[in-house]
Amino acid sequence: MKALSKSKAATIYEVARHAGVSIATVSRALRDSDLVTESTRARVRAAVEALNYTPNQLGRSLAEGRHAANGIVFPDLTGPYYAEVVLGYEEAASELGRSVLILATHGRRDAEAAVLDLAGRVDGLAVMGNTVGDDTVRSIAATGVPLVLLARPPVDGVDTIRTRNERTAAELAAHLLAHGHRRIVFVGDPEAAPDMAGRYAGLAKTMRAHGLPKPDCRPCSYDVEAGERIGAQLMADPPDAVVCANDEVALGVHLAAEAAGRSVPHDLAVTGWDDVLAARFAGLTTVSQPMRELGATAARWLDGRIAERTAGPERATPRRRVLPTQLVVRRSCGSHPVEIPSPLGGTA
Amino acid sequence: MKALSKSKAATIYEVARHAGVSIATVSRALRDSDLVTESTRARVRAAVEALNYTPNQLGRSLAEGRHAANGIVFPDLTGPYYAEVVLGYEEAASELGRSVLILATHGRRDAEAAVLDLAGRVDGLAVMGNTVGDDTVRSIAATGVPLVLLARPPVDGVDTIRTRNERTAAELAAHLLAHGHRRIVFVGDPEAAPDMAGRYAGLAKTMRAHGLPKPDCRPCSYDVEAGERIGAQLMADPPDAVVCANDEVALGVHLAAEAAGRSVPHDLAVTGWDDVLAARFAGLTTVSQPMRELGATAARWLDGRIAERTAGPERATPRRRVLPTQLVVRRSCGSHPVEIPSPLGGTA
DNA sequence: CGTGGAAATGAAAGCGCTTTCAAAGTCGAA
DNA sequence: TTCGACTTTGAAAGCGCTTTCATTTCCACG
Repeated sequence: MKALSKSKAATIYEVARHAGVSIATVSRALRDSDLVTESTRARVRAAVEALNYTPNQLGRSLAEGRHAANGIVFPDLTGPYYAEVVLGYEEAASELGRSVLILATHGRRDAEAAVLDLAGRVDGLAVMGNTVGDDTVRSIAATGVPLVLLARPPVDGVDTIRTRNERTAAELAAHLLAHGHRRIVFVGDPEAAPDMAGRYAGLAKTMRAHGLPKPDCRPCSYDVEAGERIGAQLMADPPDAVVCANDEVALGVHLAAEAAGRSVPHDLAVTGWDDVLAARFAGLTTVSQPMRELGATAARWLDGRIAERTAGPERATPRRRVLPTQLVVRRSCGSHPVEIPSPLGGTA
Repeated sequence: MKALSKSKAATIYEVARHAGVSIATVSRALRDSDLVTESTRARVRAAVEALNYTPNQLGRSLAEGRHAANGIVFPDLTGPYYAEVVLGYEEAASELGRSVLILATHGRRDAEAAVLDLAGRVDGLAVMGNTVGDDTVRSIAATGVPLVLLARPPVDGVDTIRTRNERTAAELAAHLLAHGHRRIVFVGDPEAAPDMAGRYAGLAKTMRAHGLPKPDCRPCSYDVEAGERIGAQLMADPPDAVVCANDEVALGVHLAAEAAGRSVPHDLAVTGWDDVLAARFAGLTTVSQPMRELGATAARWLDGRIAERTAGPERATPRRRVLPTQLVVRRSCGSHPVEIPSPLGGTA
């Protein structure tokens, strides 16, 4: 191996010199342009090999006027929800020849600034949940960077993809009422996120339709520990059913109930949302969401928007989509004709 | 490459013109240099606001000679294992002022090329598990891009972080033997990954120490379905214990056992690895790993290497670290003095 | 008023690459 | 042997930004 002047990476100039050609030729040889002779290409390849050259993508991107990268912003990655979305996004973006930059805002005080910075590094950006405010979203949209909002309240002129919450929550509520449950408590914060608001709304609506009062509401963060805490409080005067904003919380409530000597579903019903793996093993009735598809759809929409943008300046009308969700009935909501063996299994 | 001044993002030139200053001044004003008057800075800020300017990070990075971004390569993101590592990595990198590029190689035939490309987009790269071969690793290392390998066999001269496998597997094996289990089967592929090899080795070693034959080994992919399949086969002639390469597989075997009318742990013991949330609810004995810390450590090491590299060309000796893991005993490995209530709970 | 020196600003040179445009080869036909 | 018509290659102009270095401006002081 040749003596490298420094531990610095080789540039196209060194490859050119080594191969005895110009940088233009190197560039063409590496990009499979048919404008170079086979023999030249071979010489360039040899030089690349010898110098262990890897093109600096910054230079390339700057020259091409595109980052060849997309970004995705999410609050967290604990629990399968966001991870699956990110995975779907990465998979689709990657197929479209784009790298993926991630940004978790969880607990960051400078989230808005970080997102703005990210916007300057990508050709398109997906923003999930309650990570940044509408102002930031609008200001990014104004810079011309294509944007897709996921599971987040829509903003004027910006594409949005969400999952169905209200209708499936209503379905869930109807199921619980059919089990004879009347005193139902919602654990989660309708104010915190539009998804949560929709879930609560669906529940409340169905109860009202049955002449029942608006269900109690216990705001709570979305992990097992928070569920256990709220659950313990509820056990002082257990309701018929506890509808939780997500599975982690529901599993926490489940634990708290058992700890208090109450049996699920005999003494009270508990339901979640997301259908995490653990829900299956805890026999938890929940709602499954097409998370992977959510991410993949975002990546594809962005790709389309980016193409449109380079084609012309006309601003198309914003797209909206609501992906279907599905109720997954297991033991935790009450006894069913065919009981599912403990502690495993479930029905899809 | 048509220059439509319309939907194109604003550049530093337009801001400069709008503010009536040079681009150098704009740059300084935005970077909080103390070389600009307050009044000038205000004028620049106003122009930025008016034009909704966001600096193009490509230009900036190219000029600064750094990407201000790190990459991480992993096979997949299903299950909490990789997700947690990525999260820890992102968190630490983000604190150090670096963005994070992700690349999932799962199922990609052009993984090596994609990783090489990624290497040209970052200042440092973490590579997890069996994503790319040693050749690719060496060739990236040769370009001078700092590299850290995670849960992967070491390569000459490259930093590596792993989690303890063999010793904890031996501990687990001893525990199973203490329960009286003698016929033990390992579900997983020691050939597939060094982590798996370590787990099998620890198990085999302990069994040998007790005068028992080398355990049977059932190669298998690492999801619930694969576990169910292998589990169903095993139920024809159930062993005393099934040691699984990870929790998903163990949960699958668990399901298969129940489906075949066998009870865990009464008829057979089952153990996993990773301590996923579902393991807690299935009462699965498993091993917990510091995944978050694995990722965070990688990010910090890379930051250090990047700093060293810009400081001087001297090549430091590669670092190695093995992070501790912990046996988590629950019901699934056999009856314990204090039985844990079903179907929840566990001991940490 | 004039001056030296500090403070603020501008001009311009890159950073590593792609791509246009022009120049230099190459080859077959006249 | 000479001439076009191609085919290959090279020179150079950016892409958007940072930063050095030179220049201008502004004051305090003589």
